[in-house]
Amino acid sequence: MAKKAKSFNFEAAPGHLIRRAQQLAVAVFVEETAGFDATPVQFAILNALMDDPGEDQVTLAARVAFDAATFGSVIGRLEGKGWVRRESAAQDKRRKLLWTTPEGEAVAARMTRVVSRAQARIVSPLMAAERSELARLLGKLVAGHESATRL
Amino acid sequence: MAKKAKSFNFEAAPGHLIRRAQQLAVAVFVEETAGFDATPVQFAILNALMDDPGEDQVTLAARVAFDAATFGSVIGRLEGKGWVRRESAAQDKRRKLLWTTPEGEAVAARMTRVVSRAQARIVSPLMAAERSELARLLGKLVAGHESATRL
DNA sequence: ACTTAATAATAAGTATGCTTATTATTTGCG
DNA sequence: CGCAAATAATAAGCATACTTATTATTAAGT
Repeated sequence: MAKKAKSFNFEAAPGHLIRRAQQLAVAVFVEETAGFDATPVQFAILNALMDDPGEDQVTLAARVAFDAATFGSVIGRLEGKGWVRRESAAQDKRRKLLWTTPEGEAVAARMTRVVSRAQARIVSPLMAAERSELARLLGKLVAGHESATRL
Repeated sequence: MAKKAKSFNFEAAPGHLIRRAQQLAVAVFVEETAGFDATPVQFAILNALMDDPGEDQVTLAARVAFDAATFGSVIGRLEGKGWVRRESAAQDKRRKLLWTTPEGEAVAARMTRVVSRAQARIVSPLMAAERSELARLLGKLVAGHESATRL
C-alpha cells in the first residue's frame, strides 16, 4: 500500500507492460535456445525465408516487420554464419535476393522444438483461455495499427 | 489463402506478436512526444525518480526493469541533459544516488499529457473492455515470470 | 585485523531498432 | 533519348538491452 503515484503511473501503462513482456519473451527464448547461436529475429528470418525462397531484402524485411537498415545487418550476420545466401538480382542489380542454405534450414528445423517450448513458457502464467485471448488482442492491436499507418 | 506454413509459424507466436506490439508502442510514443527530447525509458525513469528521490541506481533500475549496465548509460544521458543529478552516497561510496532536477521534473510534467495520449493511441484499435483485459493479461504474464525468475 | 565474499558501477562487446544520408540502379515522363 | 523521381541497399549515428569482465568499496568470517 506504499505507492503514492503522485507522478505518471508508468507501471500500469500499456507501453510499459508491453516492454516488460517483450523483455521477458526474449529472455525465455534465449534461455531455451541456448546452444543454438540464433536470436528470435534470426529464427524468424530463417523461417520466413524458407517459406519464400529467393525473396529480396525489402520484401522479407516487411514480412518480419523490420526496417531495411537493421535487416541488412542481421542478414549480414546470418550470411556470416553460412545460414543465408545473398545474390544480386539479374534483372535489377539494386535488389539482393536471399536463400537459406541447407545449414540454415537444418538449424531452423532443429530449433523448432525448443522455440515451441519457449513460446509455451512465455504464456505459461496464463490459463489456456487467457493465452488465446492475449494472442487475439495483440493480433488485433497490431493489425489495427498496420492498417492505420501502412509503413 | 496463400500461406503454406510449412515451417514454424512465427507470425502467430506470442513472442512475435509481443515484439510487434512493442515496436508499435514505441513508434506511437515517439510520434506523440516529438519535440521533447526523451525516450519512453527516460520518461519512465524521470517519473520513478520523482516518486523515490535519492534512490540508488541498482534499486531504481530494478523498479523500471532494467539491467544495471544499460541503466547507467541512460542515466548518463539524462545527466547530460541536466534532468538528473547523480551523487555518491556518503556512507557507501560504491553507490550513486539519483535526483531529478527542476528541469527534469518540468519536462516530465509537460510530457504527461502527450504520453497519456500516446498510451491511449496504442490500445486504440481495441474496445474498452479489451483494453483492460489486455492490461490484465500482460500484468499477469509479467507478474508470473517475475515471481518465477526473481531477477 | 586480514582475507574473502559480495555488491555497485562501469567498460567492452554484440544485437536489435530507429533515423537520415549516400550510392547505385531503374523507371517514368516529357 | 535524357533527366528527374523513385527504389534498394548500405553507412553512420543514436538509444536500448543484454552479457561478461574489471574496478572500487564494503561486509563477513575467522
